[in-house]
Amino acid sequence: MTGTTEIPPPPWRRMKKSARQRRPLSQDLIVDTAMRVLDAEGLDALSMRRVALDLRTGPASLYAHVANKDELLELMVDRVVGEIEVPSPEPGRWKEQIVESALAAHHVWTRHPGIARAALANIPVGPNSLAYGEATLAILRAGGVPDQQAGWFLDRLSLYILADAFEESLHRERGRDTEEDARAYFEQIRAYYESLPADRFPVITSMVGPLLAGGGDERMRFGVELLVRGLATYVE
Amino acid sequence: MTGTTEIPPPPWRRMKKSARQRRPLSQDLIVDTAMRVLDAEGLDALSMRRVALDLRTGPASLYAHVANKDELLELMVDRVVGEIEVPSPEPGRWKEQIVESALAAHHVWTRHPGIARAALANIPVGPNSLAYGEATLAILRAGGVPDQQAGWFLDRLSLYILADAFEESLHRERGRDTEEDARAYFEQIRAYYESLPADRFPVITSMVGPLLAGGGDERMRFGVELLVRGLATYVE
DNA sequence: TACCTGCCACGAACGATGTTCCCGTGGTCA
DNA sequence: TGACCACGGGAACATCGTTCGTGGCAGGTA
Repeated sequence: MTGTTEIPPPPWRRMKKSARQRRPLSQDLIVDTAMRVLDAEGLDALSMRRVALDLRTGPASLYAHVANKDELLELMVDRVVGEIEVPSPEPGRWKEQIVESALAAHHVWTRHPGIARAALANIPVGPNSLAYGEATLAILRAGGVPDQQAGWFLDRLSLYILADAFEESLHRERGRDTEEDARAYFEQIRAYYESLPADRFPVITSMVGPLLAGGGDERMRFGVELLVRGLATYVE
Repeated sequence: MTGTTEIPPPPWRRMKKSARQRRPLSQDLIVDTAMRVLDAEGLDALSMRRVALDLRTGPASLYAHVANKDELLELMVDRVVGEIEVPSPEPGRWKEQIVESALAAHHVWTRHPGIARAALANIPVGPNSLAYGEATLAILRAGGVPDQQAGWFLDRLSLYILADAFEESLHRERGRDTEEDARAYFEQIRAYYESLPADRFPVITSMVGPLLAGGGDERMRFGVELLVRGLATYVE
């Protein structure tokens, strides 16, 4: 009203402690918070209680906005897929495009430790998933890949990307994520392989170097290369 | 002693009830029992209490024989790997051999619903895992695959097999394992894809058939074919 | 202005899990 | 016979996902 100014309530009028300094709950806020917990602590640390803690509420509050933990994970998965970008088709270099976009997608999944596990066995129906599928299939079609092979390839590529991202998160959980820890771990494996009886394991003992060479990224890329090269054999 | 015969104890001499009709605990017995629970009810139903129930004991008893649940799972994984057979090398048909043995391995993993998840991120060090690796590498080497590619291929193939087996167990958990349930589910997906706006999803809406064709086994095999054909491009 | 309704928030509680603690029992050995 | 050790297993702890029940608040209506 004219001439009046809004003034804060008197300091003795207590607010519910958890109402202080926080927004009302919503599905988006819950998913946002869950993504932060995931990124900071990994999927195993993600619990309804842990998310509620950051929101300064009780775990039961979340159930007014998400049906259950599985639904929360699905919403998180679609958030992640939304971060994946796929380029427009360049027919002459469809193979390179698939390799590049697969590696980029993998990078997005591994930015959120463990969430790839929640993405397995999901047939793409979320808006972001559909957009990703559409863009990838467009590249394949532009490259001359027969529809049947293109359709199955998309499925197999997604499976591979998610599996590798999930496996990387398992390594991280087991304390093998820093270069130093990974090296120490692999040194143990190398010593073990070299100590195997050569008569029982002649091939393994003679290729310890190749077996342990390279890091996760190189192996990831190699697998994508195999899939793409294999697919190319179906293109006339 | 001569002349005496073994007679059962008098019926009023009570036995501890859970001692009746059961063997003393051991790691092997615990793993055996856990495998039975896994096969009957799946990995999600497998708990220390559930195993103890079948052994007619308390959950705490298991910890005298296994360090924790993770160790139990590792022991189970090695049991499963022990069921996988890999043939001796036939150099002229190394590709067919790899495809066949991959499919056979996959079949073994899917016989034990969900255990593939526990096998992910494990570098092969168990006796059965090593035997499997040795046999597969022997085939690859006999086929002329360069060592570096052979070493990485083994890793990528195992990842793919486990991921698909794990995904199949997720489908089963979600009630999509019978042919009827799977068909109903896929009909929903088909209707959904066909209802998408064709201007936003021109490629998807024009290849619904290929996208949804075939079952899990065909897709699994297609993926192995891609990997093997891709690998063949590295062989001179 | 008072009352009613609906919805959100959230503490308490339930049922389940993995694991540890602690005690009892039986076997072995000196 | 007593001491020691190992196994078995109940009880309990800490944590989890989820439901139940209650309170508070906002909005609508008479």
